[in-house]
Parts: sequence; C-alpha cells; structure tokens
Amino acid sequence: MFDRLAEAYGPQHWWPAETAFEVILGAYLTQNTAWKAVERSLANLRAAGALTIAGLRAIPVEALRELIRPSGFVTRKAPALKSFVALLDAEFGGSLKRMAAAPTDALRHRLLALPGVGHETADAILLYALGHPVPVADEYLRRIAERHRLMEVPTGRARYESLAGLTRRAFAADPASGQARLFNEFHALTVAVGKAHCGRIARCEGCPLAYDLEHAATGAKRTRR
DNA sequence: CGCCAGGCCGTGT
DNA sequence: ACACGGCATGGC
Repeated sequence: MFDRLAEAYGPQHWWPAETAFEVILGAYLTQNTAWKAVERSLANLRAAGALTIAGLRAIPVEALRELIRPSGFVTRKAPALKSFVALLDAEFGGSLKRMAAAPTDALRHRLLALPGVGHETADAILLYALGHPVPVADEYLRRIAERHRLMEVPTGRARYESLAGLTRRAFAADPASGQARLFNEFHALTVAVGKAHCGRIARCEGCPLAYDLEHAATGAKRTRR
C-alpha cells in the first residue's frame, strides 16, 4: 500500500510548515477541521507575530481566539494552545529542543495530559515537530483499514492503538533508523489519498488503491457518482 | 444550502 | 468499557 501511494503521489515533504512550532499549532488547529481553514488561521497568526513561542506566549487568549476563528472550536483550541506553551515553559524551559530530548513514552504521556491533546495530536507532534519515531493514525487510516478489510478495527479506546500497531507492524522489517521517515511519509500519503478518496462517503474513482477496493466489498456506504 | 473536515472530551448507560 | 453528542467555522 505504501509503495502504491508513493508511486501515485510522490514525496510529500511533510509536515506542511516552516518551523516545528508551526507544526504543533497546525496539529491542534486541524482537529476535525479542513486544512484550508487552518491555513487561514496560520496566516492570521503569522501576521500577528503569534506563530512563534514568544509570540503565542505573549498574546492574550481572547486575541488568540479571534486569530484562529477560521478553524473553529475556538473556545477549546485557544486555551489548549496556551496550555502547550505553559507546559513548554514549566517543564522544558520554553525550548522545543529540550522537549524533544525527553524520552518518547514519558513525553507522550505529558502531551496526552494536556487539554485538547488526544492520541493523534500527541503523535503528530512527536513525529512531525519533535522527530520521534511514532506512527500517526487518523480517521482516513481507519476508513482505509475498514474498507480494505486490512483488519477488524476496534471501537473505543482500543481503536487508536490498534491502527498504530498495524502501522508499526507494516514497517517492522525496515531498519529502525528509518522508522521515523517511513511513519512520516506513510501518514502524509494516507492524508493525500484520504482527502481525495476516503471521505465519509468514499470516492473510489481514480483511487490508487482502487484495485484493492474492488476485491474488498468496500464498507463505504456508497460511492459518489 | 446541507454536508463535511488530518479530533477531543464530557456524559449517560 | 463504549456509544453518543456537542464543540465553531467556513469551503464546496
């Protein structure tokens, strides 16, 4: 699947951001939100000088709310972003470098304890902002796994770990030194194919994985004409 | 103009 | 433990 997606979409160069901190902001803002909307919020933040750690630290949460309004859920996301900076300051001297130096498991635990940070956001930050070799699972991967019958996807708490485990096993035979790169590219490709073909309603026309779908009795409710 | 988006979290059973 | 609904906003 990875090879087929890589051939179809090419190198993704993820995450789409200039700095590690911008990756983190994007990870929060894109929660259940179209990336297009996130781009507008990031543009607002940049124009206001709030795209940096110091900038976000300085801005009042009320003003932050206005800047990120395009990406929605502002009463949750604005305080959540401030909480991240608070953790960064309190435990890592305000330094992403120092945060990145912490052990993966402990760091993941600290991130998950933050408001507005669930498994996907924590892992996206770990992988794309901090360079830790962890897989990222999302709604697109869930749909792919179900529709292609890759596995019985559990519901509830076990779901995320199950999809993450599937990803880890898929790349387990590759060198440990390259895991981060593979997880990086795989999630990026998952989003690429997901945006084009794996919505709530599947759009199988032209999907690079269409061959598999033909033989999988797709679980999608219906295919858009 | 209704459906949807690169989740997260509280509440009810 | 898990299903379910709310959370905000704007693009398509």
